[in-house]
Amino acid sequence: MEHPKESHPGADALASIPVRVDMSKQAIKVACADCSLHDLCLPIGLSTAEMDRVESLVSNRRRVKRGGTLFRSGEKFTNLYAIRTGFFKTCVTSEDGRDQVTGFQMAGEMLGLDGIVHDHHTCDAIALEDADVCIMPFDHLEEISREVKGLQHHVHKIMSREIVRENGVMLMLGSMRAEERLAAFLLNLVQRLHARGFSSTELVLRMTREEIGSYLGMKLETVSRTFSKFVEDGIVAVKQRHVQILDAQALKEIVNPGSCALQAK
Amino acid sequence: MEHPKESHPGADALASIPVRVDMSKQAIKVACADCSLHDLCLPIGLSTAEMDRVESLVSNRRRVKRGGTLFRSGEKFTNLYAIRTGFFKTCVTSEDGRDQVTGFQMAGEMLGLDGIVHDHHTCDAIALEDADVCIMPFDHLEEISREVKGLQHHVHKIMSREIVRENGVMLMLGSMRAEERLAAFLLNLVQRLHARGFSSTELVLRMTREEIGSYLGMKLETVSRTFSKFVEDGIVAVKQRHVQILDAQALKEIVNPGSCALQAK
DNA sequence: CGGGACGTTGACGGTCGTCAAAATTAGTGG
DNA sequence: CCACTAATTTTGACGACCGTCAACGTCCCG
Repeated sequence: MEHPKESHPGADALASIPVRVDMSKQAIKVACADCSLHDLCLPIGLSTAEMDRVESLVSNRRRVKRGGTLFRSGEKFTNLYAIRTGFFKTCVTSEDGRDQVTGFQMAGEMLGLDGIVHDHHTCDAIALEDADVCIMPFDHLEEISREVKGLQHHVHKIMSREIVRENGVMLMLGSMRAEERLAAFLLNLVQRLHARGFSSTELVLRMTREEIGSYLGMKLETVSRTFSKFVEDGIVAVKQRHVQILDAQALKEIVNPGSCALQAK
Repeated sequence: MEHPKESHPGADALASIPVRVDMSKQAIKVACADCSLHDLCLPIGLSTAEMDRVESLVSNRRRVKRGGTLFRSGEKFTNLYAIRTGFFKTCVTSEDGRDQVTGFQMAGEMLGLDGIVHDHHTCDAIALEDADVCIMPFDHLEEISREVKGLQHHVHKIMSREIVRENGVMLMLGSMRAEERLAAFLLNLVQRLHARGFSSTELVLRMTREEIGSYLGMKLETVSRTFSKFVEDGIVAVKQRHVQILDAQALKEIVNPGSCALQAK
């Protein structure tokens, strides 16, 4: 009730999603100022001069096909990436081969922050659908951050947001049961999609049951069973990866038992 | 084998842990240059001029008694804190009152990064033993980061390190069983303590079984039982909160079954 | 010395993982 | 465009792991 507005629904990112396309080559010069994800992505209130500096940062883009990797654990870190279009997952792998999906990222969100500490990436970023990202050389980003105060703070916020998001995931993994996790997952996804202009009641899952399960710390069979239970209860309709939320309030009640009595009717 | 040296054993932090003590008042002027945690905490290779700028950052300190809070969720964010001495836990609380310990922090580590995104803290930081922290006003830190390149990068690394640490915790919560989690927890703790000059085979737990359980996503009874099992197996000796590791190799085998065959004899 | 917090241990049950088989869909090459 | 194979999803049966409830033991501090 007193805390910052959106609890921990992993909000958005920097991302400079340019829209002006130069057909001449693969590496495309683009303009952040015209980008449709401008609001999600850039600090507000920059002067034109500052804006020019920031644009010099996003010099080109890269396409990643579905199933392709943007970067892999162990690779040298040089760039951050802002997602223009498409959908990614990030996974870490333990020494003995255990795999864990650590997040799903969509347009306007940032990838690569893990690589800064050791100059090498510590996770894989894999496209779950054809994607297009803005490449931001990190040394260049640091340089411009030193000049443009607004950008510096923006970068700090993005990293802090990721830390807070992961805190939320830890809470989920550490203290919720299967139904609660899946309900929280669906609400979070649909909320982020809604912020990007999509429906707040329908969504298409870009990932498999197994990937959902890995993220939520449960097996794919349990994910499937939990979906079936939600369908039985009339909370959602599921056809393949297409999910329709029929009773969002019920989902919220599942996540936060007893805490949504007299609000948001 | 190919990845960065230390997998994800949550390494250390910025922290300017000054050592020269001025007895005249509670808010104490201190010198990072003389601090014993200097190496853990500051970027290396700063000029004397830069060092002076950085020192202006850590203008004073604060003591927190055992059980006291450094900050609470919902409070306004203004400072980062570097731990000089003492031991903290951070916890997040969900709307319906669920509680999750998100980390344990010791000397040389940083607290408060969660507050940057929304200008308000999103977790509680509670001292598990009497503690002493350096206060670093964040706006001041940003200002000096713009001047001192080495400090800027250092701050970015600290935030990235926290992201990578949390990735490791997610892997643990999402894919490990009780024994594996506790083994990983003990190895991580002892490794961080060792980096601070303590024994690599003995440690004193600063937290209760319940707090360990919250962090590891299990109940306090399970923590206790798992300790007992390790004792039966001769892997550790436990007397109260004093833990002695008798067979570190066995602990590693528990965490990473099958992956430590021919190394580190 | 006594009360309260913390820790240990036991018995039991529920949640979810495991194994297996079948159904449905997606992807590939002819 | 269709056939065929691989991948994904669903559902069932069973059991292990761990949570729950409860009682008892231990330590610390006033």
